[in-house]
Amino acid sequence: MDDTNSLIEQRRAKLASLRERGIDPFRNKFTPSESCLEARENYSEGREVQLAGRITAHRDMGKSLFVDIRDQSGRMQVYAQKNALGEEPFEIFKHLDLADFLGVKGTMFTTKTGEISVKAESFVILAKSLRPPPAKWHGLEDTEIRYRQRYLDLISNPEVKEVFLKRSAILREMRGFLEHRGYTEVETPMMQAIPGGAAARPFKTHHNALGCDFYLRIALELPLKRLLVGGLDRVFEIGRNFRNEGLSRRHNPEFTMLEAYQAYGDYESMMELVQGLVCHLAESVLDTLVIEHKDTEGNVVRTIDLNPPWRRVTYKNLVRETAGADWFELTPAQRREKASALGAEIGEAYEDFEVTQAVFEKLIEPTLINPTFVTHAPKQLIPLAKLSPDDPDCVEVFECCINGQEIAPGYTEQNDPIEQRERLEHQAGGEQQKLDEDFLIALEHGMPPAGGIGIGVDRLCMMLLGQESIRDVVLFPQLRPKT
RNA sequence: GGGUUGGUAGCUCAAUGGUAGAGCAGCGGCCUUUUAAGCCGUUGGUUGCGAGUUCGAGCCUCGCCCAACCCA
Repeated sequence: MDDTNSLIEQRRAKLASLRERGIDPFRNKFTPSESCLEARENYSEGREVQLAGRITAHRDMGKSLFVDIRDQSGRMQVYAQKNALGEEPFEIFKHLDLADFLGVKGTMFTTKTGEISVKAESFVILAKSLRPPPAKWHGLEDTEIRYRQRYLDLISNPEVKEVFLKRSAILREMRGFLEHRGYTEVETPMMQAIPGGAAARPFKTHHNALGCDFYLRIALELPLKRLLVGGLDRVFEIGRNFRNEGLSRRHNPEFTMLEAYQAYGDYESMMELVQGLVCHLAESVLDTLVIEHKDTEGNVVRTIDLNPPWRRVTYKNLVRETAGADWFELTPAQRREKASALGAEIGEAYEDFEVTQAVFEKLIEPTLINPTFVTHAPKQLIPLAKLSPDDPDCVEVFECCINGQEIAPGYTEQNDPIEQRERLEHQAGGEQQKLDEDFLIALEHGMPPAGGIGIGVDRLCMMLLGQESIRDVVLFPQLRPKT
């Protein structure tokens, strides 16, 4: 990237030439009277405007020329005439490059072909671009450049910009929805002495002044529950989690979670919350409850119908649908054999519940395209939830699956400190995982019964925005640093 | 970690083991309502990096780097 080529040399020469004429093409300030879109919407012949934007096209007619400038709102055509600007300014205008930032003052008019345009009376070069832009109309295809230099992607591919503007809208509506329901947004530490709330490998860092190691958080859960103890009855946090694991189409080492906790709620109230939230997001941002995913040719490959009410089915019943009504009556050895026969890969060391979970993850979850609340998971899977009164093997939880992925787990949260300690100690097992004693002490002070949810915001955005890779909903996805 | 595919001009892509090309962009010229403007001319390459085979390698072989996809 520190390379050079003739195109860059030419632009540097133009910069030098401007400086020789006493022009500084990097201005401190220029105040547009309005955006390009506002100018277009408030068009009247002869109205004077002052606009700014990046030059995205250049059509030279000899003694006059057109350029397109673009700001975030849209595009505006600028018309420059030699006898309107004067000989030397016109010569300078003529040598502007694609991607330069231009400020222009002029009057609005409509061309013969009916396009609203600005006839330039004067102009200012706001920022000279010293490198050529990637493409005029092809767009930028190279995934490596798109991800490493996202700004070029955003300039070249309007649909990419649209995705990220919608992601921003999703986050905004998410906050609005929760605040409207009485939830308070909080911020809790990303650096934790003991990373808890999930089973994942953490990133480690070191604090010099304190002389100790910290871990980047792998979940938001435990600090938020402390706030329930502290009397904040409805809290949520939207923040980054960090997991030191593999990268894939669905995994980025840092990813965004929403977690929300409601005192006096349970897993059922949280199902209502998830359903209401996701429907609100789809309606307010996309204006529809039916999401279509398309391939690169534009063919619809998948349709997700978010219309409520969403299906609710217990984990066991769902497993029986795929693995046989007698699945839970088989012996563990029979289950292992049948799971392999069905096509799930079963590790040597898998415990019995993991065999069933492998069937769920490999054979069932990918088929759950329309929203499905899978309730009552086996208790071994989830140590932070309350046991179900109906089935002591299960916990009062749901996993909301949409688009073949887990999007949102929700629990009736465990608030019995004795029970919680046993479950965590059992989970820690031989791994010598440290218990978060302060969390357990907090529970001993008393936590109200509560429901909680977590939503993987990136995966939610993938589902809502029709993107097949997490890298296409994260502005700066993690790549190996280029040497 | 394993497999597959790919990396050629600023961008998008070509090129039987035999002189590295096109379109666009760029540069120069003509053109005062164009819009993928048009017309004429023209510059631009360490073919990801490094070895090897060969009279000759973008192409074949080996190693490495980066990316995408699939698998673990």
